[in-house]
Amino acid sequence: MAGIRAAQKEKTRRALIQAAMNQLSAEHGYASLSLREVTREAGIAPTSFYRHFQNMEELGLTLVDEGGLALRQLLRQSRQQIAKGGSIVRASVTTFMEFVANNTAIFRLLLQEKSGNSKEFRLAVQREVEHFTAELADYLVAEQQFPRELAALQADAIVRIVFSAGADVLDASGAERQELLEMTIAQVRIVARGAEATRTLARSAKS
Amino acid sequence: MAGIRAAQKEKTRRALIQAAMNQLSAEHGYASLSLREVTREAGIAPTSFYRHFQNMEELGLTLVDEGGLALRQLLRQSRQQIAKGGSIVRASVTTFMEFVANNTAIFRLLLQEKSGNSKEFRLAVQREVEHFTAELADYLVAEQQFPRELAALQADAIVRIVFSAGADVLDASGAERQELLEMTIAQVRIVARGAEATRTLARSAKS
DNA sequence: TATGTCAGTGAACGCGTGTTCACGCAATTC
DNA sequence: GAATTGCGTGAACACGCGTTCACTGACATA
Repeated sequence: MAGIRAAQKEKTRRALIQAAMNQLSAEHGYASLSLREVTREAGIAPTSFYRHFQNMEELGLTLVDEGGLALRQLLRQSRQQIAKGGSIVRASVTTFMEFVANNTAIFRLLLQEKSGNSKEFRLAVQREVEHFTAELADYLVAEQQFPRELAALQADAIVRIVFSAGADVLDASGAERQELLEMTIAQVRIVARGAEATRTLARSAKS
Repeated sequence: MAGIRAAQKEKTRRALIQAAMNQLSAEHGYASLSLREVTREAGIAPTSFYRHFQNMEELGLTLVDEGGLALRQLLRQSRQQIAKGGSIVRASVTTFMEFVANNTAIFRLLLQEKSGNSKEFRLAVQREVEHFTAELADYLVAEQQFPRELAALQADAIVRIVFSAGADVLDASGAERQELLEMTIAQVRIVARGAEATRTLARSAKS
């Protein structure tokens, strides 16, 4: 009843997930990841894989879930730090870019599967991104009193810009990353100003 | 000397390219495209492939080039729309979205290889996108008298938003596409307003 | 007309793959 | 202590793959 068996199973499961992560790189994506490779890296027999996942697809979806979770936790954390003052935009974008730089494999996975060849994967990633966008929109409504619709539009635009820039970060050198960061911050501010102008515009049209 | 031989070769080459295009779909991307599949679809022996391309990679880069070509045609088409007058933003974004809807395979290829596992591919796609951005920035400088730097920032943001929305179009139904189109138009206008506000801001800061 | 070139071919190769199966053996249950 | 459960295993399978090779036959050249 000690559950030593269940613990062993979980350990092996983690080993499989970690092995898959380790194999992901710029040259070798999830698509070209084989069951045998993963089990080899994890140090177990190929057949044992099926004790933990039905498919490579199931493993992949687990990876996507883990990636999305990590990203969201990080950003929530960064938003809390903002409450203390300082530039919201700068802090958030910087945090995001750091995440990308430090979790290359995960972000690359999300990015690739966003436009990958499995519908289920695409939906899973899209869900994560939408989750992301919704949190930002909520923030804009609550803290900056934007009307719901405009907040959604603005949040969607910002997320699109930031994720796209994040993708470019993957291939960029240190200096290029810095430049990309500054550009992205400037662009998010442009969007914010545009949303502000749009709000003012809508107000004066109403009266 | 009639070159009937060269003509035949070119014809087969085109058949290979076309065969590869045909095999590309939402479920079956370039990465999971095999030499044998392509030659089967093209109706030639697997070994004949090597008379035309050294690698699958070489074929792939050819496909990307074709995609880039199509994209540039799109730009020209877009410019013609603008010349007719009317809303520049609406016309341009609509044209782009129509392109995506009508050239699903090509756009999906560009999208996937933008974050794919071959550096050469990524660079090739990036070059095409940069061309796109530069073209838009030039327009903003010439027609709307934006300073170079702000125009570049704005163009980059717009391209990121539009390409990202284009990616979502691939999986969207007709109604969703319409909604996505309107959202994107609104977002591009927000960016334009934000850039305008930024320009004004910079001016008043100078004086 | 004789000679050379070269796109297309079919057989054959070795390789890595996903998946099946029956089995061993330790943890668990009764 | 006996019976059961279930994770991990190694052998075996059929399959599709990229690539090689020597060869054919229509076109090109001179």
